[in-house]
Order: sequence, then C-alpha cells, then structure tokens
Amino acid sequence: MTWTDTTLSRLRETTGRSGGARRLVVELLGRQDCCLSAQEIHDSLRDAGGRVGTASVYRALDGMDELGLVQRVDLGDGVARYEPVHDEGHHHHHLVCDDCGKVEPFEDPGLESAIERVAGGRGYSVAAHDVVLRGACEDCRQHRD
Amino acid sequence: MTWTDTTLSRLRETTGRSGGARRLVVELLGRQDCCLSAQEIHDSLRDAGGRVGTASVYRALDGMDELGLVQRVDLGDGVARYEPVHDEGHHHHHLVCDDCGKVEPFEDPGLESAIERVAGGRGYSVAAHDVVLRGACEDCRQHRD
DNA sequence: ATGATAATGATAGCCGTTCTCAAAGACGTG
DNA sequence: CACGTCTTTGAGAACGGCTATCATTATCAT
Repeated sequence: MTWTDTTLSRLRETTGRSGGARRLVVELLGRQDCCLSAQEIHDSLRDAGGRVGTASVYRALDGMDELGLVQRVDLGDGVARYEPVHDEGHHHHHLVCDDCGKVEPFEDPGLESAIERVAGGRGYSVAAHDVVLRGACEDCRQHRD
Repeated sequence: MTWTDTTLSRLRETTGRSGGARRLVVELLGRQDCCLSAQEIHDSLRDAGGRVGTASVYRALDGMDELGLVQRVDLGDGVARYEPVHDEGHHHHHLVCDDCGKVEPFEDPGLESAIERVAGGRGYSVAAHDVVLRGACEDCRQHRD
C-alpha cells in the first residue's frame, strides 16, 4: 500500500467524494521525498497540462494536513511547504543552507527523545514539533574559503 | 550594561548614525522577555504617541537580526516575531498552544546538545536553529475535559 | 439518467512585508 | 554655532503568498 493510495482512500472516506484536482496533488506529492511548496505543486501540475486552480491545491494540502497525512514545513521564508508522512511517528526535520538555499532532510532519535522530555516536563501534550537548522552546508563552506 | 544600551551602541558603531525610530524600537524590545511581532511593535509605538513608520520598524529589526542582537522567531502563522538576545549562546525556544494561542518560552540543555550533535555529524556549520513545539497547554487540556 | 451536493477553478481580496522617494534629521567640518 | 552631506525616516504604493467568493463542473446514490 503506497502513500498515494492510502492518502487517496483516507481522503475519500472522510469527505465522501473524490475529485480530479485533489488526486493530481496527491499523486505528485507521493513521488516526492522532501518538501514542496504550494506554488511548486501548482506550477508542476500546470506544466504537466493539468488545469488545476490555486485554491484546489491549498484545499487539498489543508485537508491532508488535518488528517496528518502530510507534514507542513515552515522554513522561515514565508512559504509553506508540505511533504508526505510516509511512516507515522517516524518523521524527519530539515537543514537549510543559508548560502545556496539547499534543503536537506535528517532524522535523529536523540533529538526526538530530547523533545519528548521537554514537553512531558511541562505538562504539555505536544501534537507537532518543527526543528529547522540553518547554516552553511559542506559544499558552501568549502567554496567560501 | 543592559541589552538596550549594548544594542544601541552596537547599531551605532555599525551604521555611523543613529535615528529616533530605531531607538524607540530597541527600547521597547528591551522591555520584553518574549517575542513580539513587527505589527505589535508598530502599534505599541503608535499608541505611545510615536510617529513611527512601518518600514522603520522592519529596518530596525532586520539590522539587529543581522548583528545577532535579536532572534527571529517563526511560529508558523505567517508572522515574524523578534526577541532580544540577552545572553549570547544561551537562548530559548517556544511552546505554542494550538487552542489558546499562548506562547511560552523554554530552554533545555539536552535539546541543545542533541542539535549540535546532529549538525556536527553532517558537516554543517549551524548558524541558527529554531524549535517550535505545538500542542495543548496544561490549562487547555483541563478545560477540554 | 437524474438530482442533490461536494469539488473545482478563475478571480478578487486580504495581510504581512518590502520598495520607493521626498522630507527630515544626524554628524563632521569650518 | 551654522552649513553641507549623507543617512534615516515615514507615507504610501507595490508585492507575494494565501484565503474567500461564487458560478460552474463533476461525483455519487438512487
């Protein structure tokens, strides 16, 4: 069962209907392994010949976000990005290079457990957490010298 | 030496000049211990009778951010917030309640060292990192039951 | 097939942020 | 202190991402 299939059926059973635009968005996202902005999704679908409206892209993303099928990623540049949640409870975070803009995913169990420890110690029930590390990637550090 | 004074003199030695708007922004921020949005700063200064322009607030914040005197905080709602960096290398992160919108600062050495371990292991030189935990605060959890 | 109803997409609107530019203010100099 | 230069300032326009609106289209149960 691929993420694309799971997602389509989860969406369908939630809303009762299924439409073409939403399916296109899901199928495109299913082919990614890191985040994509709504604009990028929209452009990509248009380039492929689809007649998809901006609003439909945002609606699809919003719906998936509420169901936890997609993770909203905020890298601080004023653009929301989204990526498929392939495995529940097994997500990743992002390293962003300030020089070249490259975005790399990473995951780290030590970081996860540190976060859980913080939340638990403060009576918080944490539904989501974002970690963004910003700096210079290895390539850019070498070029700079 | 207060943060306000340090910041004003650092700004002055960087740009060579000093203006009234920037000073008002710095003085207001110096009185805060958690983050404030540009709008909030702008409104607050206007309410106090100052004739401060939007652009000046953003310019001041931008300048301080570049000098590391202020930390840009992105809580994912499309609004940039800023808070004074009182002590270099000793910053905090944020817990955001999805129900009531409350923002609480926290700091945790375990989390910091986990982050450093991740960055080091990937050849990244990390200049900044943001951690945002979202969930339900203690008050809202009790009310909900 | 048909009708009720949800999804869609073009477009207008909203809001935070940035840009523009003329006016005002700050500093070094005479 | 007065002057000239150069930066800062502030009003408003412009911009970009996102949301709202609403007529049209598509879906599904019957």
